[in-house]
Amino acid sequence: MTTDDGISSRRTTIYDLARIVGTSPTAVSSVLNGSWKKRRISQKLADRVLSAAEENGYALNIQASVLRREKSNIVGMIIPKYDNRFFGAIAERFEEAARAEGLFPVITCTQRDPDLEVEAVRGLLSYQVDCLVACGATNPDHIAELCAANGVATINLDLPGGRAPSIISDSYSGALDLTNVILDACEQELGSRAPLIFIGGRLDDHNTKERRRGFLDAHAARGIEVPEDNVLMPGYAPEKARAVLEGMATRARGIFVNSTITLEGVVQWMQSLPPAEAAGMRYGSFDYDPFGALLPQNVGMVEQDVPSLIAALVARMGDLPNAQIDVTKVPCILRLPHITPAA
Amino acid sequence: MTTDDGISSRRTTIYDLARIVGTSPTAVSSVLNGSWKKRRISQKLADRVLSAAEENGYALNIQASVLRREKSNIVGMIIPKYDNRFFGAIAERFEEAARAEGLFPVITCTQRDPDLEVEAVRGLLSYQVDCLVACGATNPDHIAELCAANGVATINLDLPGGRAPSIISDSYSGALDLTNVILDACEQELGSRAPLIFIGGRLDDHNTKERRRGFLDAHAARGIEVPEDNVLMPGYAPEKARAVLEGMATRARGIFVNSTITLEGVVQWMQSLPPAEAAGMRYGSFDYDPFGALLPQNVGMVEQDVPSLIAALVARMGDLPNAQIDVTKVPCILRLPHITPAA
DNA sequence: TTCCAATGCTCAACCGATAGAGCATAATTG
DNA sequence: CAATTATGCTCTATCGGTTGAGCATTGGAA
Repeated sequence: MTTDDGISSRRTTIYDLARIVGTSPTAVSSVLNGSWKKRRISQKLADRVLSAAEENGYALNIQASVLRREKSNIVGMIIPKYDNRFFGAIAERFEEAARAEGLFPVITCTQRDPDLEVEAVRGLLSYQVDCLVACGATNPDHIAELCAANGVATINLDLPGGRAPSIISDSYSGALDLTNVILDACEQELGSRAPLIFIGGRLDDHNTKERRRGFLDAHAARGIEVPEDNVLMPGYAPEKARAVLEGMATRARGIFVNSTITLEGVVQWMQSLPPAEAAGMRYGSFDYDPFGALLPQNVGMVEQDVPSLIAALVARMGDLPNAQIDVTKVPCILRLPHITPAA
Repeated sequence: MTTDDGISSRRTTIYDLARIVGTSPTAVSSVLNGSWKKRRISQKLADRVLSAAEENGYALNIQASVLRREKSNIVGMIIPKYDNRFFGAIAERFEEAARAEGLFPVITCTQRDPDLEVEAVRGLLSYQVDCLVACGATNPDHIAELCAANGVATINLDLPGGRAPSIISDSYSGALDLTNVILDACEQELGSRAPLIFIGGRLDDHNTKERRRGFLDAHAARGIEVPEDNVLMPGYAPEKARAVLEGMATRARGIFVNSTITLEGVVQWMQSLPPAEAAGMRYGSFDYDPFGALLPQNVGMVEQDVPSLIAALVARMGDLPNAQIDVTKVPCILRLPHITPAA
């Protein structure tokens, strides 16, 4: 809608269209939102309204619409980062799946900052979200309480909580498999049965705890004892990983890397070693990265199955809010290196 | 707000708080939105309202708030992907910057699909966004028109348009620098003055066009002629890049890779070569990837300066909608490989 | 012819927050 | 002590769309 002098005026509303077509706002509204048959509006009037809407570039005012309705059809998600293959994929797939369900997704990135998380949740509640997905949240239960206070159901993704259904990767099984792959490679290619090194993450992180458990159980099943200081959890930062590895007196032949972020530090460290020494090492990582997969010492990567996680999430969103509080574990995908033709 | 039987009822509103505190909805509203001093509400009442809000987990209803106000303070962004270092970083920084300005960011991912882009723009217009950022849009001008029809200002990011101010990386200069780095490395380390291969992207893509121009100009400045079939633009997909390289009869010593996605294909191809042959190659890539940076043939990567792009964007958002339609070019960052101690 | 149902539309209230106007009461000034 | 100003709050209309109720008009059945 543009005034004569070319300066754009207010947006077109159903009242404008009603005046143009010569009918009531109610009729216009019902035509535009699809309830016109139920309301016994004639096809003729509907056509006139639709073409007037088209001509005037009408766009619904969601604020007004949602304000009046009881359901908003808006689903919220908080996510720690976008700048990361895993979470980036989660965000993309979630948007896609939500749209396919006729819902409107709104995602907010929280930088793993607990205060920002709470602020973001409040923000999403302001949008009258019908349901909120707490992905990788530092304190899922606090978020669940906040939402419950507003009558909004939540689902936890990636990290579990005790006050809402959770959908997470099966870190334990993934770690067990990955550890076995690395142990096999060390034994077959290097002739070593030494315990592996586990590096990355924090013990207060549920997923790290589970992966550590899988790591230790795989060793135990082979009767290999893991010295306590083979498990290094200095956080995820590459520099920390590198520093820890450089400070180690005994060097293992095989390394279990707990994330691709940590892997950067591991690879930097390996590249600083004499090539002969580096050649005698193997690693696997919990998280997939296409370049990390191409490095010669890589023997396998565990990739979280994002499409399945989202599928499970959407299935769960269907029967909220009277859902059970339980944990759904989605298997990971083990990606072995491409066999490249030897020179 | 919870009823006696534990089933959550409607969300808490200012009317609930007004009843609880024993005051008017107006007073509650003004306390919560910060206009209470202007409205001469006492500190005492303000405190009581705030603690009641806290206790009852009050969350503003943005729909109602925005409906009434003239400005929404919501800023929208459409972005092709999250699952990508560059766009992921853009999304993260944009959210951060918007929040710092007291604005509420809403980002939607469009998968580079023109129809989804339009749908997403309509969705954001429904939210009454004050301004919309079209990042990497396939058709920025169409989006600008759609928004203009609703009186919403737009800014283009990453890819320029003709109907709104644009903020983009200086692809030409970045490509010029990168080409020089690769040419230098080939000359100094391999003794080769052969023209490089340019791989990745599409010629209808503005950035690819600019990078190709920088690539060619750097050669021209050294008097090196580039055969036409040294410039390969089969899109970005790794498989395509690999296939094109495998099909090449003449092999160059140096490669200009037009994105990290393409780089995957290039690296796969290099790893399929006999090691001696691979050792005689050098590449640089337009886009940064930490693992790509660690590969031995890498001589440099150009990283787009996301913080500066966002800073320019925010600065521009300040004086909308009466802004000039022009193009701001932000310099890229050239990242040379870490010098690792030789064995 | 009379009654009833179907058809096609309009009216008015409402969702929750906000802004302008207004109205007491208290404090200050002449 | 009256007049003015400051203080502290409330009332009411409003944003745009939705919903239940309601009201003519027409067509067909009894």
